[in-house]
Amino acid sequence: MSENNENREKLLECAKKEFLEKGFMKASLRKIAADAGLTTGAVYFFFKDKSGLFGAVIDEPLKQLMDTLEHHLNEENGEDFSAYEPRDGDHDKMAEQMIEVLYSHYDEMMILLNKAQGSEYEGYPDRLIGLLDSYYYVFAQKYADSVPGKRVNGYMVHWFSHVQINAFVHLLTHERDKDKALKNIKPVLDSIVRGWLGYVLEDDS
Amino acid sequence: MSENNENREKLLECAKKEFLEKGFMKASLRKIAADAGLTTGAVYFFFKDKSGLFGAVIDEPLKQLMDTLEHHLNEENGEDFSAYEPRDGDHDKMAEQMIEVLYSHYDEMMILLNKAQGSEYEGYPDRLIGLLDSYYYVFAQKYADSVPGKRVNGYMVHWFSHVQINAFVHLLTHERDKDKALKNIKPVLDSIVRGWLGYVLEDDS
Amino acid sequence: MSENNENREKLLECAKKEFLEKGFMKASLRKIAADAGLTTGAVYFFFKDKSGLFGAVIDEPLKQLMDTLEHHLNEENGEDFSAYEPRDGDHDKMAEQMIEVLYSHYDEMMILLNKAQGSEYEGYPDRLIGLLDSYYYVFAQKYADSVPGKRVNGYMVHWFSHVQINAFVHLLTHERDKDKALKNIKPVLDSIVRGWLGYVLEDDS
Amino acid sequence: MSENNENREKLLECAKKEFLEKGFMKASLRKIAADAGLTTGAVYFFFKDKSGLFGAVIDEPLKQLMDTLEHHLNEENGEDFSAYEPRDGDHDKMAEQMIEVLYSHYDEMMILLNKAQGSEYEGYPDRLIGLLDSYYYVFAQKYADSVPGKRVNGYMVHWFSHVQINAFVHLLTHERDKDKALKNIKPVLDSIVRGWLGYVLEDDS
DNA sequence: TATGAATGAGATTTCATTCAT
DNA sequence: CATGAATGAAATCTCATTCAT
Repeated sequence: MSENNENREKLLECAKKEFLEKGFMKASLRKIAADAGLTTGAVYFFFKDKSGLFGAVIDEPLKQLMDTLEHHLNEENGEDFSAYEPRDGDHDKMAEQMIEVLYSHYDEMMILLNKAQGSEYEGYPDRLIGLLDSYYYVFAQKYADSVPGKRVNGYMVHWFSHVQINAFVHLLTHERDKDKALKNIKPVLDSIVRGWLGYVLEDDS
Repeated sequence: MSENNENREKLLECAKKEFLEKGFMKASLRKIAADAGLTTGAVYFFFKDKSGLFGAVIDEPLKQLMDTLEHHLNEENGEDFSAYEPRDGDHDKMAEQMIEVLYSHYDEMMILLNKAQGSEYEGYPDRLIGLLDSYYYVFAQKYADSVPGKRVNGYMVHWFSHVQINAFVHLLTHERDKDKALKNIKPVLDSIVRGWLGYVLEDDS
Repeated sequence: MSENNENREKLLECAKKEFLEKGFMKASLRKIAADAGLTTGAVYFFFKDKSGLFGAVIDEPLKQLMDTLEHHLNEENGEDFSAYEPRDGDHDKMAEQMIEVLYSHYDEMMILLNKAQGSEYEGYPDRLIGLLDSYYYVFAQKYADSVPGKRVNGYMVHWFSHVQINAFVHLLTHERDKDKALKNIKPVLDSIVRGWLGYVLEDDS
Repeated sequence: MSENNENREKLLECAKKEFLEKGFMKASLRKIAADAGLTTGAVYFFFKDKSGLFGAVIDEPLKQLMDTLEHHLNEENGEDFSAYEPRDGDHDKMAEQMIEVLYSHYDEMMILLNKAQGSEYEGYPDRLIGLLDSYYYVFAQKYADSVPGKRVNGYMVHWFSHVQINAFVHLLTHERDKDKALKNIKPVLDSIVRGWLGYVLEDDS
């Protein structure tokens, strides 16, 4: 039971390639099975269906991604905002961790974030954005409380969550090299942080 | 004679709904034709094939979008950069025009930008980004020339192009109301402009 | 009524090209009409249907072919066989006439003889062969009567009819030039005549 | 396990009937599958596509035909021409072998030679003719060398190749009984051999 | 564990043909 | 005389899925 069957791995491997290449919808189970030297029936022994196979491919990496994200969010949440003074480089550690998890499962992350159309994971970045949203909204509220005459601009909170997630998706899509990725992401995150401070509040009219 | 349009329009209308709902790939010609009270054959009288139908749905709006974008880009390009002093609200007119064209063909734009997977228009936002890219890179070069010890950070140029296009796609996706859209987009663009100035250059090492 | 409409001719001309190129079955009425600058409906004004159009294309040439063939057959039939002494060149006049009619409507003849599959004229060469058959069988009978201990070999009569028709079909297919065709056909016919004399009878056992 | 063949055979059998009756082009996969008590999908399990099915029907017989033909040609090629003295009956063994292979797969041969229009085997007889052509041309050259003042008439070589192949196609088409076929083919081949000697050369002017 | 066979529903596309205007 | 519109039937093919063995 706990013995990961060799063929299961083979299937997973070939599925990864196929999903990456064609996307969930256009991926062919037949081809995946054939590439693995098996038949479609075998796929249905190991996985419930096409969706199940897709899920299995991205499962582990997905969990790691969520863990990293949530861990980061919880930590940030614990910060004493009144003491917060934004500086470039603030998010270095978070960036490193994200890139670590993203690039150590590059293919799977590409699949999850860019090739899931038609699957139940379609629009997964939006779910991540939603997650950030809820955290950042609370954060923004505290911020607003400390600045008289201002209130939270909900759309901007959402937008910054969007941009932040997108920063990583964009990076993943455009820079395959992990080290270069790390170098590229820094100014991006810095610019987001600065923008956040300046534009997440609006006049309380 | 001139009323032959009736069924063609019906087809176009039903296609719009179907593409919007299911995306290009999963959209069914059968269903489109049936919804219009016609047979699939009729589709092939009016349009070359599925792609042709898709193209016909988005053709006009697409042209308007490109015109607006290019017009805006050319104008910006003519600016004397040395005299440029960024201020919030700088892009108000451009924003208004973009939102005008985007929201006066809301469904079509959603289809073009979010539902084209599998069609020849797949990844259209990326093409727009590429367009901005080339303009902004030149712009950034001029900027770099005026600031000693700095050079253009290519990745950031691309990133800001990406964010700018995304600002509108995001807006379209999350805010159906045109007036609210206009209100929402402004701080977004402002934040982008500020970010641009601050982060598009890097140390010339 | 007797005014051959211009468009009818255009249709006929384009149909000829299309049939020649694709054969009856794969020929597209739409393309024919479009090539003629008309619509499919027009085809149905001038002709009953696809078959009717095909028939109209080959009608005249077909009649000429049949006339020539029958005329030749009747003449040959009238010969006093007892006085017959085969010599090379015997069929020169007939060959000339056949090639005349075949090559003065080259395209139509190609269509009739090689591109009619799927139409009511499919296997037209076989009908011509049948025609020759019936004439030659009578001829062979008379011949057999003049040679004691011999009788007609029906299969060989049929075979020689087949070869004779085939000689022209083959020629048409392999030699576009009329003069060269005439030169080529002569030894072919000579060899057939010789073969006829020698092999059309079998021992009367 | 080895009995999977059952339905495959049924499919092949029904395909044979359909191809024979309608020809490749007009044959319906739907009908073939239905006749076999299966769905069209089943066809695509066993065969790549319509062409693949057609190929499978004629594959074996085709190979046998080619083997026989090539074997015969190679043997003939080895003959010492200077010692050659044509006699009726010379080709008896070859005729027997050809008829054997032709009639032991009668339907398949009919399909290959008469019903392949639209498939990749369209015009197969012409390919056989081409094969003979190349052999006989060499043969004719040697012959010409031994007769002063004569040269090869290329058209006649081609014509006799054509007639020879046609002799068998014609036979197949007109005589279903194998024994009668054998009887019929002999004088045909004899007449061809005689014709060959007499007409394959022309005056060297 | 995995195969091989088969289903069934669906997809897009093509075409001759019809007919009101 | 000809069009433009539309039909309807058929065509080939693809695929995820199932299931007995």
